[in-house]
Amino acid sequence: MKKILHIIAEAPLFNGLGEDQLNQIRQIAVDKFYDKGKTVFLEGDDCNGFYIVADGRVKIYKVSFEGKEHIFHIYGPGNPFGEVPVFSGRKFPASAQTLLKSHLLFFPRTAFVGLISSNPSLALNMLAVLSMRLRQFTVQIENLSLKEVPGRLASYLIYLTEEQGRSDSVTLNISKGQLASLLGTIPETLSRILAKMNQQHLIEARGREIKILDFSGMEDLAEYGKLQ
Amino acid sequence: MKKILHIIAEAPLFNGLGEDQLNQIRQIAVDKFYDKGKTVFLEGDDCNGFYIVADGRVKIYKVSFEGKEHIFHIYGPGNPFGEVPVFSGRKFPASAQTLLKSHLLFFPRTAFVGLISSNPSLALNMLAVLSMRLRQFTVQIENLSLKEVPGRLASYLIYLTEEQGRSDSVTLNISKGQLASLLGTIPETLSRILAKMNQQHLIEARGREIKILDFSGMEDLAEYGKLQ
DNA sequence: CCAATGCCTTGACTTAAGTCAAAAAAAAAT
DNA sequence: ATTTTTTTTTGACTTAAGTCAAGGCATTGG
Repeated sequence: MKKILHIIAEAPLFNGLGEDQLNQIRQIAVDKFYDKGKTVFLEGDDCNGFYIVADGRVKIYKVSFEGKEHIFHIYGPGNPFGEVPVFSGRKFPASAQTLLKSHLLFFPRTAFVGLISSNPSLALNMLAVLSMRLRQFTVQIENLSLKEVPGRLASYLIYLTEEQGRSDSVTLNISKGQLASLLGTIPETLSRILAKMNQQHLIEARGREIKILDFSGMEDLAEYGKLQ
Repeated sequence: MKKILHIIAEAPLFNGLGEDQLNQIRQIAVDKFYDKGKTVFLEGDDCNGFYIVADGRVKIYKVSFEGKEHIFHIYGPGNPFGEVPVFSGRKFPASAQTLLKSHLLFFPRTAFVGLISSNPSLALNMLAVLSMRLRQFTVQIENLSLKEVPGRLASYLIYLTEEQGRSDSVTLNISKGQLASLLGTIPETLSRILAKMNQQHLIEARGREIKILDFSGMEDLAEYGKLQ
């Protein structure tokens, strides 16, 4: 377990803040530990604060009436989640569950709002974080409404290469079933599309290891393409 | 043309601020006038500030590679737009165009950021606005990924009854083609679904006037239903 | 080593929604 | 009022992706 202060200092949300401010933030942070598969909060729960992942992994998801689950996001170390209702003053719009044994930092709402009020640079950081998140949402909406599943998958794989800093291969850090949900589809469809991409020598998938054979082909697909 | 100060005071973004603060905000607001169908900014443009609609209507949209347009939002008087890159410090993620002759207030970025830094309550308001917007995006993503077109249409019509404060009828304030785009579909599909809803006596559509005959039926549809 | 469980893939089929084309209706312009 | 243009609707067809069901593969535990 890393030192709390260290985790806080590393989080993008608190980037560029001075030592005093970081210490103040540390004062109000509460450690929470969860086993794998535990619920952090459920859609509709009252929001008393937000979280930052110190260690582990958390999924944000919604379940439709028929029981179909859609994963909105998967957050890892350094990422905040559940911040939205802190400021809009309502209930959580989605549920959160750990995918791994996780260590979370909890920031109680009133204390954090107080901190922001007396701390313009923290407020600006928070605004930047929310704005960035809005930008991601824009991309997600664009993908869902403008692209078909192969395009969304290609986008995601390209995004993963960037995130993992590798040029021609990626390792999925979630199951394919979860990936399907994240892309707004079902495991069967994802499986078929991966098989097709293999056939056309765009990728070479072996379990969770995916080698990208034709990067520019994948970029085309991500931008406007269909799989023949 | 309404007085600028009045428009500012009415905007949710500046809700609850004192007179001094409102005056400060007024100082930095710049009037801009646009005819119908004019571009306010394009996706990828550098962001020097954000806008509030004083009068008229603006659509936020993206165009896919094949030229398919998807409308993300339509904003009317009092709504801010283009605030995201002000804080994330990048370019506009989508384009904006007027749907009507419009009067916009422009808030230059640096001046506004300065105002926020010295104004905790303005910062909190801005955080609330962005949070609310994130919540709307969550709903939109949920709709796109979990619901079919009839469900999305039902949701939208219910939302409109609330917005227009009428219990059993709504007036579309955009063309059906634009509505289709807003729902992530095409005019033909929308037309067919409206026809089906008519057949089943859920609604009675006459041009842009839509009477809701079976409100609870529509709610069912919005939540989990399919149209037979 | 083999059973058992969970995850992934494949096949056959259905269905929602998109495409293309044309007609009808409504709105705008002359 | 009557063209002209735009928007909306309808029809026939295609296609992407979902459902259901079964089988394969791999990992874990007895």
